[in-house]
Amino acid sequence: METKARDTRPYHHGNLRDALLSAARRLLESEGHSGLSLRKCAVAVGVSATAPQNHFANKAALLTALAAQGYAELETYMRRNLIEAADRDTRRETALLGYVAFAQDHPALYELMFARDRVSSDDPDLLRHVGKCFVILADSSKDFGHFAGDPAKVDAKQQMFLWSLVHGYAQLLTANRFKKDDMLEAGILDIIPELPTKKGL
Amino acid sequence: METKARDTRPYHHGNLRDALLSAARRLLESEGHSGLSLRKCAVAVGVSATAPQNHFANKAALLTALAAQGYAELETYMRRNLIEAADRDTRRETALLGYVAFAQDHPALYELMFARDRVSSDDPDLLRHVGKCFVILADSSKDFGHFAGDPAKVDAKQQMFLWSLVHGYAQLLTANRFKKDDMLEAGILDIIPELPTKKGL
DNA sequence: CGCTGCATATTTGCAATGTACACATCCGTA
DNA sequence: TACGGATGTGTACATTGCAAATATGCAGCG
Repeated sequence: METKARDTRPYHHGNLRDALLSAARRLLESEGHSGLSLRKCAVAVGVSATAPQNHFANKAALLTALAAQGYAELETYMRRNLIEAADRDTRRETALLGYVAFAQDHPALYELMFARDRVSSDDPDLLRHVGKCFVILADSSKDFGHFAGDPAKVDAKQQMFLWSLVHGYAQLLTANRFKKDDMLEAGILDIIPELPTKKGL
Repeated sequence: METKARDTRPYHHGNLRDALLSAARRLLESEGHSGLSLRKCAVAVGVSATAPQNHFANKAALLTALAAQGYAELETYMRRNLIEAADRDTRRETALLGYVAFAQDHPALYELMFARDRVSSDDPDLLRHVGKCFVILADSSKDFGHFAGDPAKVDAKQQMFLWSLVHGYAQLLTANRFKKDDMLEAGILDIIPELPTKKGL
């Protein structure tokens, strides 16, 4: 029942990098961040303890790859149920619900994706995946909320507003910081106040 | 220049628990989370490697105490410049600015305060300090934003809205996820849209 | 076909770390 | 003064990340 090895368990695994990532992902979700070690991944895959070194320079590199994979999956969640032709309000709601669903389904991975100390946040591959998620949020935030100040900077403010709100909600939710009963019922869409669309309040 | 030991460096430190917390805090801020170990704390304070065990059951207990201290400090930041008699809008702005300033001044500690895997989030002392911060946010969020649905649940929604927004902003800011130039100029107050105060939009 | 080079794995080794355990020291108190 | 609990020390051990030397097998080339 080897993943996709030849047939007699050859000396060379064949696709060790991906296998290690999968094992790491399973360990992260089952035992949490503290239960994830390179050696456990190696054992899970059936290779020696130091074999991962050939595919990841260090543990941070593996975690970074894991985080990048997380952003890719986050994008999938946001695009799930998404109908491109729908009006922007509907697309935004779809994306936000997907965003929160991802954080709830994969809390440990979501935390890793924003952990400054564990991932090298300037990794090109990571940034590419982050960018693809941001594109969706940028579309979702267009024309969402009226902001004072320089009109040229409204887009940035709308993006920051929406991303901050949904990220904060997702993390406080998964970190179990919403204690009151009323809070446990309120979804991301419920905590967005009514916003004026035109300048006049 | 011993902190407040007797005078001849006695066998018993005198206030080892607090000294360890201080050392841990310094290590966290100077070397980040990965550079913080119980043994380094012990060495920094000048006791044996296993002395901390008498004051903290395990590393998680020390980190939890550190996080609780963080929330206490966050409260201080939010109350800084606060004038109780001022109108609520002013108090809210003061609290939000303090909140973000804390996250910027102590990014590693702030991250720890929301790390599910490293702190035991049901610790009574921790929850007490979290609660004191929440009181300020609850006051700040009162009458802030109009929400559809059950009027009895508006308070909870306002609290969740404000906390999610400021927490998300603080973490995305310190995680360096705001890349565009326009974003680096926008403070927490700038990304809050204009909100209608009365039901009619 | 045989040789060689390179990517990939293994083995060995080491220092740092968290933690368990036995023992030492000090202080308050009966 | 004797004792017991709180607080420190020393030792020991398993786990972990990582470095370095070595082994293996495949692919290309003579």
